[in-house]
Amino acid sequence: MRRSTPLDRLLDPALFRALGERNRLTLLACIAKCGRACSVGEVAECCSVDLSVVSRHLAALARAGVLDVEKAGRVVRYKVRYAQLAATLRGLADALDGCSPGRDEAGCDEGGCRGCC
Amino acid sequence: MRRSTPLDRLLDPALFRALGERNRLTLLACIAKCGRACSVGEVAECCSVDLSVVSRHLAALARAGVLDVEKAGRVVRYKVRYAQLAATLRGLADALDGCSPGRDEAGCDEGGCRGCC
DNA sequence: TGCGTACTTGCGTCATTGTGCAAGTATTGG
DNA sequence: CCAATACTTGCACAATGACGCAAGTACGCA
Repeated sequence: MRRSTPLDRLLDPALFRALGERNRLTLLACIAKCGRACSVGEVAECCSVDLSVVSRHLAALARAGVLDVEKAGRVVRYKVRYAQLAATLRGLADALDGCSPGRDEAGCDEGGCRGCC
Repeated sequence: MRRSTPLDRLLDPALFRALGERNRLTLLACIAKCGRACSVGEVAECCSVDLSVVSRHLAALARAGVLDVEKAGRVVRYKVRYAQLAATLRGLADALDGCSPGRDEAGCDEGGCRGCC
């Protein structure tokens, strides 16, 4: 049994699922471009869905580690975890390059994928 | 109306939705670690689902631009588009860093997100 | 030409998820 | 203390998607 590679560690379905919905991406882009923490009501103007839906989307993005939440009184503000997200994406890019052929490190046995997965 | 930023261009729901499923990620990791083009039957041994499911997953990943497909006789081989995928991920990381505060470029109006989204 | 291999596609099923509405909770201001 | 603001949560519903099975297609080989 082969130990888990950086690639396996970074390929998290939950993260991508969180990013795999148009309205969620719109909300994320909105907050990202604001460059500051945004309240739920504020960011809700980005997309034309019910406020409750926005609330759920933002909570989902926070659960996935994409956003940070901070509560101040009755206002809930979400902000992008720029550093973490960027690091994850770059780490993934690096892991992929590390697998790329040319700088061969020999993939799996030629006989099929029996060895490598 | 604000023109579309690199961030908007790179935040593609279709790509993330393709990556947002465990079996698809397993298949992707398998092919990536092999470092070569893998046939459908080969890579099907990675996860315990029907071959038809694997076929559909690989086709979906190809549609999302993650894999390249090449047919040789009756064998269909998929390989990872390392360069494109890594470039997309790094571009996204860069776009995020570009939005990050500190190196302020002034987000949107303080009044809310009316201006920026 | 017929058979086996290597997928792909159609179809039905079941689970998940995105959505709006309505009701609930928490906090602030008068 | 009451009302308004700012969310959150429960619920029902529709749409999507993952899955297995069975049938279909495409290709190579004897």
